[in-house]
Amino acid sequence: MGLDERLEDAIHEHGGRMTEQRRVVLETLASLNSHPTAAELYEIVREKLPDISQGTVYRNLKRLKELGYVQELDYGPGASHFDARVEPHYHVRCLECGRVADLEIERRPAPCIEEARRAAGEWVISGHRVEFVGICPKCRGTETEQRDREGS
Amino acid sequence: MGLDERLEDAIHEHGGRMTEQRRVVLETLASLNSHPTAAELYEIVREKLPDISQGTVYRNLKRLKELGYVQELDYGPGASHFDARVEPHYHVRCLECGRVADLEIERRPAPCIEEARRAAGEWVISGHRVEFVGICPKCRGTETEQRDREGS
DNA sequence: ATAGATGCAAAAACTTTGCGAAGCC
DNA sequence: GGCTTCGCAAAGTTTTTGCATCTAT
Repeated sequence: MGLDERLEDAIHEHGGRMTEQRRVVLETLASLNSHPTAAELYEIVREKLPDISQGTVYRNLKRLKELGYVQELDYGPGASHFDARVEPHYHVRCLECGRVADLEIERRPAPCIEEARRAAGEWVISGHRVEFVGICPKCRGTETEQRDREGS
Repeated sequence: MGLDERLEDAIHEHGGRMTEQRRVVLETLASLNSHPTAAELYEIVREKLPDISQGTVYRNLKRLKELGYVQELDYGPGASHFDARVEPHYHVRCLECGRVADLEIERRPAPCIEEARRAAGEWVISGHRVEFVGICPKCRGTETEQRDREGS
């Protein structure tokens, strides 16, 4: 009933194999409440698997995403962030440092999706995404310090 | 009263200068209803200014964005897309090829932004973004052809 | 046994930047 | 004339990939 068994089945169904690396990548991502970039996740995973390569982390994130076990949050400049919570939920992104966090509020149904479908013509609209943006506590602190230093 | 004059004023106010390259980058972007990546825009701009460099296109897009004349749409994997329509409006993004298009529907007020602020704790929430996702007509065609070829 | 995954490293894709020359104000 | 921007090219980031080896099934 654990995540591993469901994942293992899903992997096998698509002709894939369950490797230590794949399991640890997903387990590690799932254990975080932050939403790291691939490079950040690589560093964390290396604590458990020192010899894993960046390529493997990228390949597994891609595979897990295709299987629906991970979502990619590629809003904002710089690297994509990854999230093992795949049921729709809202995020906040820091405009300053790019950090992404969950927002614990109930998700609303898609606004005006029927109107969007009508306006989209021949496009097939499958969903929508909402992202809040702002400044995270850490960067707000830094900004304040900067203002203080500059004396304005 | 044209875009150029307002832009020129805005540029000057910030100690900048109005160059041919800067004007053409913005004019070209504004003349498209597509939302090209920097590289795509570079190719189009080169028809008018064959000697312009990629660096100049990137630098100007960055500057014009800071001045609020361009918005950056960096949803999705791969390169950022740019849009000279800066008043808020909805986009659709193709999950297949990454193409971005406008959606001509009226924008709703921010959903539950007060709730988001409460849930965000110490974050300062300044806004939100909504993006519809789906499959564009071109990729839908390709998918159909593929399905036909595979006979499934 | 064998197809799929890995580690390594090189390449590709995307963006920024240093520098000397050129151009806007 | 002075300070910004330019073109060029190199470097920085982020992601993908080729290949020989290894491993889960």
